[in-house]
Amino acid sequence: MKEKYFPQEVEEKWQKRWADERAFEVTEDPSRPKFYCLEMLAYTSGRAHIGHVSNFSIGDALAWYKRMRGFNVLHPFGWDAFGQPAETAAIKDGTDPEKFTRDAIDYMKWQFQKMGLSYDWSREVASCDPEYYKWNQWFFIRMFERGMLYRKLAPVNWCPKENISLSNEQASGGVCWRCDTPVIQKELMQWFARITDYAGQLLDDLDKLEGGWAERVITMQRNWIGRSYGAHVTFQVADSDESITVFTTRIDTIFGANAIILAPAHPLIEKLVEGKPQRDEVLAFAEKLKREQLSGGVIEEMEKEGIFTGGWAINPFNTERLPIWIANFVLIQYGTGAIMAVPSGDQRDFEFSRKYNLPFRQIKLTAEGREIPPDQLEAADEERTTTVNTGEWSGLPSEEANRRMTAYAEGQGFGRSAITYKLRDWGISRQRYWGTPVPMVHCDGCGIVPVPDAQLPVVLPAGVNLRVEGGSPLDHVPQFVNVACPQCKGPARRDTDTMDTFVDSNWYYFRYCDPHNDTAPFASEKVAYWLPVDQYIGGSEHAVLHLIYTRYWTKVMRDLGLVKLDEPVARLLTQGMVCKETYRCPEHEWLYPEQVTADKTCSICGKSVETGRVEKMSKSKNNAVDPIEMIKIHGADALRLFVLFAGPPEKDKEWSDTAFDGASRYLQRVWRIVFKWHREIANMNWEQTSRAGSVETATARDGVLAEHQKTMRRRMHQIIRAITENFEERLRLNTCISSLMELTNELYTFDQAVEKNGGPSYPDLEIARDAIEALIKMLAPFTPHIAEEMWECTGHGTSLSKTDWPGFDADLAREETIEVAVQVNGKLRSRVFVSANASEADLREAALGDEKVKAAAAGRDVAKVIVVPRKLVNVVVK
RNA sequence: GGAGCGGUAGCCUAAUGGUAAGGCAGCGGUCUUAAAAACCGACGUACAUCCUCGCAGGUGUUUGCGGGUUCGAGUCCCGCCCGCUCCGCCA
Repeated sequence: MKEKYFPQEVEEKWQKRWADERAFEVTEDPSRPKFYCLEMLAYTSGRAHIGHVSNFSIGDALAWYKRMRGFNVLHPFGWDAFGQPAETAAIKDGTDPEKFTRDAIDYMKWQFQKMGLSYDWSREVASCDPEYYKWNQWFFIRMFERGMLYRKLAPVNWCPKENISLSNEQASGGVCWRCDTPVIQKELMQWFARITDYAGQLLDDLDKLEGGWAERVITMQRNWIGRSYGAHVTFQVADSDESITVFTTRIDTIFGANAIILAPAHPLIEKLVEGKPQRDEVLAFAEKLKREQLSGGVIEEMEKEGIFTGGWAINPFNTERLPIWIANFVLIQYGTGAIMAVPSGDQRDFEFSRKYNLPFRQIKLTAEGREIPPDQLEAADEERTTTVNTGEWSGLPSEEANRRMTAYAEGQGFGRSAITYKLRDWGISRQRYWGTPVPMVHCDGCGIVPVPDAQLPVVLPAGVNLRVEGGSPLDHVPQFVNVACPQCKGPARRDTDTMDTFVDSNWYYFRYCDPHNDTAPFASEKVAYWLPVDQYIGGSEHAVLHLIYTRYWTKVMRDLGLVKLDEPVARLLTQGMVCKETYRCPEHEWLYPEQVTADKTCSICGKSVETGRVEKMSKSKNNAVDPIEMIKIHGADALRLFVLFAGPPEKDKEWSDTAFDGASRYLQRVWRIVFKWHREIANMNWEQTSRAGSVETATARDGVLAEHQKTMRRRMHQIIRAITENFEERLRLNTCISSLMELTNELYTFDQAVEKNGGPSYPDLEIARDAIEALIKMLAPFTPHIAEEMWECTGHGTSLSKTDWPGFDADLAREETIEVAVQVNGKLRSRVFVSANASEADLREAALGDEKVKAAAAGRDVAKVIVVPRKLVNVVVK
């Protein structure tokens, strides 16, 4: 063992050995409990960033721990390899996307391997491999056969920069989720997955995830799926056979309706205005609103606009005539594309009615039970209170009125209760090159025909020119497009769309269970062994995208008979981001730290620099930290230790150079104390001495241990217990590391005592051995390289990965004498030392006899004494 | 507008209703020709107050602010203030 720790050479040694020994490869083993530890697959952007380090360090710590606890741990890794960067590079510099991606995988894999992660690399999967995406196509065809997929001409979100379509979810906020370009709308024929058929299940099954998933993520998904209970109500159009059905969650407010409002794209508009004098004006206005909606301006700031169609509808509850309007704030995609306007009960209707002077009527009381005259209303009151002026349903609580009025509408045949969801069907086709080809053929005679299974995969052609205008690059590849129809053998065209990359990430962790299967996506029995994922770890940005799609896909696979699961992920951890301070110069934008002078001015122009903002690391803001550069400085172990120690896994962390140095110094400190003892420990006779955690050690039987020996042993058991409980319960890895530091400090204190006594006695040796063993073992999940090296240097022949987690003994962890706080009237006045098994009466006596307590009580009567065993005594005086 | 998370000493982070813990930085010492590293030690803050001015020491208050429940509150309840994240013309 060297006197000083050199991380680079030790890390290289163990990374090579783990690889040579295939130390982390696993197979199904029904005799052992399994644990599936999964981190989200890496997107092949080209470079690892510190977020990867954080993500993988959490997962690796857990995988190590579970392995040492005897679990058969599946810890695989793979690549989300289809995507935009490859295609962007191709369009910009003519790089081959395939080569770009393979290079990115090679480079990133090298980076990740430098981190010494305990992956089973034999199960590595890349979504751009035909052997993988073949099964995307297979799933696609199975779903098509069962009517789970369909095509429709739909206004799709279109990113004008990347020339790709985006799902509604990906276009949230009106900008492309990856490049932030404002999204425009465009009509295209698209493939859709009927995820809405599963909306109810996706929502209801969230209940099963309570406890294992963060409440925040569950809430986000609930809101995203957005179920609302309401009713469809049909209004007859006056002097016509036509009718308009609206969706409302507030049928109890129908007596307050002052208009029916249609979405600009509503199909009935043309018939309504036919033959009326305002026909042309209305149609032109509707067109304008429709265009504005499609172009997707900033909706929140949009002024409400509408026009009267000249048509009237009959309120079925009171036969009142309501004008039919068209307005820009009603969306064709949601509900029925038509609403009833209730200005006193809905703020949007309120603003609209004020603008166009539509009449108001009060239909419910305020929360305080008052009735405000409509002309005095300053805003809509959306509370559910008590109805008023609503015919025979007046004076009822809103909820009850809702139920009764829905029942009445059903009875009369003009309404029925209805559930709508905010969730919409998932557009899964893209007009792009670098993705899984849609395995469909368009034949003039036979229609849309799936490619026969035997012909899968439909391989993405190589050498395609991506700098084409409009449509998909594949449209311009005749040898790909022109194909014989599988049914009639006549000339036909392949579908040239590719699949959304979220299809790839839906089921990759099922594939890990059986990655080389070439007859099925996976063997069901292997999946039955490994799934569900016991712990999934990834960024919170996927809380509603990937994590809804993959839950959906699991249910689809279940309904296809492939798996027996409802939910694929038992526990989910959404990790925080790693942030760092940014420096912004008014002239030169984002500066690197070395461009900022000591007095916080720009070294280029001398202007004052805005500092102090801690933001998510990003290349564009020049505040990113390159993991490889950090590994060169202090090694992978120190880097991993830093990101885990910086805060709880789910919280954002701030990068700090000094704390990174601190992590390295801590490891050096551990190394020094182990170095000091390693020869003695290695020379001990391992056959005759027992191991840490065993009650029956020689020292345990020895009742005459010195104080420093007892303390060391006790602290060791306490700390093992604390760390073990932390792993089992909450995964607060930062506090585990804190505990390891305490154990290290305790070893130094112990060592000093030993020095003072003139060197180690036999019990000293055994106690030091146990404590050092426990420390090394418990370091393994956090800093595996240095732990393995120290383990070897202390005389062990086998890898730590084959070694058990240290046990603890509750009896040995117990303090012999404990400090008990003594309060007088709740204020801390004194502390007394008593035996750990002192009775309540003993504690009471000790407290009342304490001089400081007597002084504080100052002769007043003792009214009550509260004794909390082992903790404190509170003397209540009057 | 809706939902969620958070505010603990210079900084970061712990604390089943029961002694506010640990780390970092900074400070003093040992070692050294010196520095670094290492090791050892003390260490939250401000105000008020006692004591002989100060120093040191003692005491009280102090977990964003204000109330409440309790023998006892960082923790539970109510009301504010501040920060962050996600969502939203969703009828």
